[in-house]
Amino acid sequence: MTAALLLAEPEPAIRGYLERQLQSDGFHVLQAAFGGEALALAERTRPDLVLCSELELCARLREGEPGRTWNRDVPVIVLGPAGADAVDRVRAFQRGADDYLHLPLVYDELVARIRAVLRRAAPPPQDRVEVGELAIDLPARVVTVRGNAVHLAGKEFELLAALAAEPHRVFTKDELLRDVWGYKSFTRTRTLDSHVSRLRSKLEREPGDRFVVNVWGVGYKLVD
Amino acid sequence: MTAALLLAEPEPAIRGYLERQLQSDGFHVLQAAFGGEALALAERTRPDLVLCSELELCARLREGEPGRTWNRDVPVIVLGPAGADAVDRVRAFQRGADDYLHLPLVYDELVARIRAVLRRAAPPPQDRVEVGELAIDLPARVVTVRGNAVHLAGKEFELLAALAAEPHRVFTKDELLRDVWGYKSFTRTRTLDSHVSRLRSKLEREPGDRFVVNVWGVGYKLVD
DNA sequence: AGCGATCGTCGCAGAATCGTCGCAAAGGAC
DNA sequence: GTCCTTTGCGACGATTCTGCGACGATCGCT
Repeated sequence: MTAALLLAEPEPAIRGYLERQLQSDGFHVLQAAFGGEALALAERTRPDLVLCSELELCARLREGEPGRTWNRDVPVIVLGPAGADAVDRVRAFQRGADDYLHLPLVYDELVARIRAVLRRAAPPPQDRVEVGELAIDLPARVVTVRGNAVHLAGKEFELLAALAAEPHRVFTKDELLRDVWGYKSFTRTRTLDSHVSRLRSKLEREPGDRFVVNVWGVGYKLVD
Repeated sequence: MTAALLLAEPEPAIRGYLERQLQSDGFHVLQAAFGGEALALAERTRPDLVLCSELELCARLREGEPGRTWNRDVPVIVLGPAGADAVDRVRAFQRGADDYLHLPLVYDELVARIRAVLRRAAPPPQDRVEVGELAIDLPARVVTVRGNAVHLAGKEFELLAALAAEPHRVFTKDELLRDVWGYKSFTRTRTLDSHVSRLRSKLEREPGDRFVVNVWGVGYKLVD
């Protein structure tokens, strides 16, 4: 499960450098040049962590708007300007930053901080997930509905597992395409829909069953 | 297999901090403010490990009372006060502590020690594994199906033993090639498949038997 | 109601993977 | 050296998966 980072940094040189480095360390990296773009991207793609140099953005992520609980809790690491002092640091934490670094960056330290923040934010890994009548055994890759084992193909299982990571939460299509398929660009594709259809036809044998629910214009969620 | 820790620490600030941190690292954490409470909780919940700052508690856990053999062997890590010296350390081990740290804590070190103690206390590796009709005697390298001994070649046995380390869990092909063959690169090879085929033909004499199951695009697992 | 965007489902063809067979090289026992 | 077992791997056919286009249904908005 490679983590997805949103890199909101106005300076192209720094942004480009960090993107290359972080990608080679196995992260998914999305770039945004300014705060507004970053907010929109965060909403669509739901990164696991945001790296930003504007305190403003950090605060706006924390605020949350009516009807949008998303992103409220996304971990944020703030990259302060060179020569930043203790006051900036405190200010960043007051705005809800999870960690603070200032330029010049020691890259290895940045990665260490990213990993630490991700670890802190990650839910403890589960071997088994149950959602209503549905039970998923991750290590064995076995899915049962009302006790009956259901055979799922690879991608179907991964899709279900991704949704089951947080039942009831809506996952955007972009997010699922990233987590399950590793897609980086959001080309319009019907692949996800096809797989949802197949997944449903295998899980929802009885009429009235509906485990995988579509949220119009957004994505899918797992319910009971 | 998340370990359950009992955290017996009178100081609320330290207790709260440790609880949050340890929980985010995937441990089950139970709190107790003082020794008596801790003893009662330990008796009820049988944690996998006790963290405490009172030597007294450590000793009482070790004593055991008539009719209560529990907790006698539970691993204990003692957190000594700031400025503790070698004498405190020795005293702690005399009272039966498995490890000793003193404040100020380096959190990562604490986690490392917890993991080390848990590992040390873990049940010794199994000599014998049974999965359904299949029995594997590791030291003797003997495999029986429904009581009939089956002769397996070296690699076949090692492959079976690797799968039997965690029955039902799916092992990826890369994982098996690494564990059994020591391969480091993921070159595409049919070696593993060949051996699975041979292993099956020896284990699964009766039609309908299926001990080694393929998971498409992932790897193999052992089932009953 | 009308319109554009999105979604559910079907079917297919190419790609990827798997089970098995057979061979040749390597290794051991005698 | 000879015989036998083990082992890695290529080849073949069979199976399974998967991405995507097509078509109609549905949704949200005006």
